[in-house]
Amino acid sequence: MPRARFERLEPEKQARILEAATEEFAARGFEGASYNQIIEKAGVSKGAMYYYFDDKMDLFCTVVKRASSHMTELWGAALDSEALESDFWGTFEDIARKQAAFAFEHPEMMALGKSLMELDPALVRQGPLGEVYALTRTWIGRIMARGQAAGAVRDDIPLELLVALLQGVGEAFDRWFVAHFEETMSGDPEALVQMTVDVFRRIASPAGQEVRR
Amino acid sequence: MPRARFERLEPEKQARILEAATEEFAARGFEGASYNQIIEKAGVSKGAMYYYFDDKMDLFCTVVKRASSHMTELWGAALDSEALESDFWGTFEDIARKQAAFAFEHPEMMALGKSLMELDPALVRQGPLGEVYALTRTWIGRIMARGQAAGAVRDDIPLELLVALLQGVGEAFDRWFVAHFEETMSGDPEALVQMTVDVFRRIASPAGQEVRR
Amino acid sequence: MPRARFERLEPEKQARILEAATEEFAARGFEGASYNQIIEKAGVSKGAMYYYFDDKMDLFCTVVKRASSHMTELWGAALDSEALESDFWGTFEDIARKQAAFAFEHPEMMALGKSLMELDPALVRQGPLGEVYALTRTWIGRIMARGQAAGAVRDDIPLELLVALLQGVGEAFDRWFVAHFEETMSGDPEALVQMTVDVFRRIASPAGQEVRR
Amino acid sequence: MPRARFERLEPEKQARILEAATEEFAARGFEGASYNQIIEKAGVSKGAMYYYFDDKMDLFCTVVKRASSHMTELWGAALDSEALESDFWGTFEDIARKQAAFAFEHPEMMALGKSLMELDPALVRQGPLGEVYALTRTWIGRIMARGQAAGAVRDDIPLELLVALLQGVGEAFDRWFVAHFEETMSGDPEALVQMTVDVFRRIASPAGQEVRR
DNA sequence: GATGAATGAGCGTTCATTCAT
DNA sequence: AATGAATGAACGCTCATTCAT
Repeated sequence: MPRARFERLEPEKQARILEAATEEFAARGFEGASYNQIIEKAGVSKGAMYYYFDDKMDLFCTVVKRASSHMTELWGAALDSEALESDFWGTFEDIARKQAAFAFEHPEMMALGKSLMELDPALVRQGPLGEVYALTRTWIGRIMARGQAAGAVRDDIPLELLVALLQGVGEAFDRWFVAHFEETMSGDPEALVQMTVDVFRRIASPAGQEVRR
Repeated sequence: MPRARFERLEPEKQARILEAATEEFAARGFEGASYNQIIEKAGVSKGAMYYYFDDKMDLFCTVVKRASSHMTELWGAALDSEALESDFWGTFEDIARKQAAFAFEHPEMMALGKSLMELDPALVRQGPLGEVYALTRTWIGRIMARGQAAGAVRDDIPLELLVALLQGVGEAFDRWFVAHFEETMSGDPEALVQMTVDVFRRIASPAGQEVRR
Repeated sequence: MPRARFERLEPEKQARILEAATEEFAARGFEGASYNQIIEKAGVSKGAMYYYFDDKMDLFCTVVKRASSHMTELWGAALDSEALESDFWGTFEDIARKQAAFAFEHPEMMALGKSLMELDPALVRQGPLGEVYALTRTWIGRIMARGQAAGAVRDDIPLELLVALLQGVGEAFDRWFVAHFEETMSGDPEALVQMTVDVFRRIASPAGQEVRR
Repeated sequence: MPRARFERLEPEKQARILEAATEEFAARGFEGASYNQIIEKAGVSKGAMYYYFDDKMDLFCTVVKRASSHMTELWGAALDSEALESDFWGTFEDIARKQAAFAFEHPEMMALGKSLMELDPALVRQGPLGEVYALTRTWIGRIMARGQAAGAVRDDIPLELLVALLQGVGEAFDRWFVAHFEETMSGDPEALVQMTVDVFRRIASPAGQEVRR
């Protein structure tokens, strides 16, 4: 809930602030990030910052929300497509490919997502971040729900748990890709996407159908 | 590398310090934890603490090492057993059952493991924590290696990546169990273990064999 | 490089801070001085101090710079005068007389200069203090260079060494004057000045001319 | 005034302690030196150290005293010689040559001497260091006194001041030599000695005789 | 609307010294 | 004669936040 004042700011200034904040939060997590340094990097006055945002957490929310809107666009299109029903995993692979490209271009966004996880989950879910958090979960959750409807995704475990598991491996992949950046980048990106989707599919396929690839 | 002096302390005092530290590190991570508060909670003087441990990181290492030694016992026995070859996934399930029981009894230990991940991986791997970190990875890695030898675990992706993925879902399960503690505890624990092992098996089974359960 | 904020402060507050710092640094040197005590003596909040200055060293620089600017005025005028050529040692004596008067009035300034010497010379020369340090050396160095041009100062040893030697005896004189303050003050100040200049002249005169006084 | 207990220690242990202390004090000065680190470097127990020495200052005194005894030997021989009367400055040059050789071999000793100067002079003079301090001054003072008797040293300024001035330039030379170590070492050491003695002579010669070299 | 001066609790760490054994 | 556990004040510095203007 950034104050309306912030929305009214010149877009360039908005961008400057949000970029500085994204960098810092991505690099050091929420607790580790220094509000002072964000302010300095953004070139804004301290008072102004507290005029635009309630506090550090409020800024964090705003930043995370903006970031998640990018995702929204990415995944949103898929949800409107009917291809999800006819060829769920094929469509999913397409999305994953785009997502992978996006992640390589915007590693800060991924880091931001990770910093979300470091916070007390209870607080995140019910606090001002809950909305964003739910959104993130929602997209992949909604896609998986569509998969369930199409019979391509298991329904023998809670959807929420399934989503959590997928996020877990997703992050593990991210970490591994980052750690093995050079081999990864010089390797075949397409192979990476397929490897990732394969693991997702293994986890999410209905019981008895894991082999059908 | 806690100083030898600490080992010589009265066990109760040792325990008091270690417990306070474990709580704090588990709750707030390494960076977030306040050494001052650990000291206060433990009821020790500041000087004494720096007499026992080099610094915050040294205390953290000690705490983590103690915690990991419990794991070592748990997993170590399995590695000595030959059952891993004859019935890999069955044996793995037994271990997982014990591990789950342990995790329910000592949730701080799990949180501690998570706090390890928050640190700069490069630093962790080569610093004083490297030993512990390697151990953790090693146990599950060594078990999976045995599984590969037995033909029960895939070898088409790097072992290190496989381990990372399993840790990822493992943590996701942990989080989910914690968040749904009440439903979980009152539910059938055995079902949970089976669910977990199933996902592990889905991920780690050789290609073309995912169905064989 | 004190932050601009400090310059904007009410002069009285500026003075209070600078005085407290000067006293402390003069009395205990850079390392020995307690920033906390300076803060307390100045009656400022800790945060404020770190708002005005980057750190302890930054405050030290500021204090030293202010002090050196007094010197600059003193010696600067002499460098503009042509009397240095026509009557080098006579002019030098005039300057020394003014300098002596100043030193008696502001003994802290002398102590401050001494504290500069206690720091790692390499660090001082290239760090933020370099400018000030160079200035100090420069003034007496430039005067001596003029003396060389006028044939009143030896050029058979490096100018830098000559300056160092003069500073060495200068400080020895300072120390002695301070230690024998009472005898000194009640004695004939003029005699002191002449004694000092005589020693400077003995050291700096060209070989074979030491006697010409 | 190190306790008698220290004297009774095995010589090796005495040496180990004194060496560790000399290094630390020489490197960081009295205030800057860490008693803890000296103790650790010496491999002695903390209690033992406080059993041998009253406190940090007591150890410092002991170290300085030992160091000064080396000087004593150096200069003592000269005082017994009658050559001081017949050829004062020639004899002085011989001593200076030996002193220079010693300084190059034992730079810590020089550093130790410098650390003495950093202390509050009043405290040094009347405190337990007074004796040592006086000794140092005394040797060069006594030599100069002999020079006065022989008519080779001026008596128109207080002997104490003369000694202070000579120490001042001596230290300036030291500093300069250290800073220009490479040029200095590869240069002609004999020339350095003569340069130094020349400056001493310029300062100390009786008025009207400075030229006689 | 917006500024930036000011706060003070808190951080991890080092220190010389004491004292029961 | 010797140990080493224990102390707690002090260190330089960062922090998110407030508020008079």
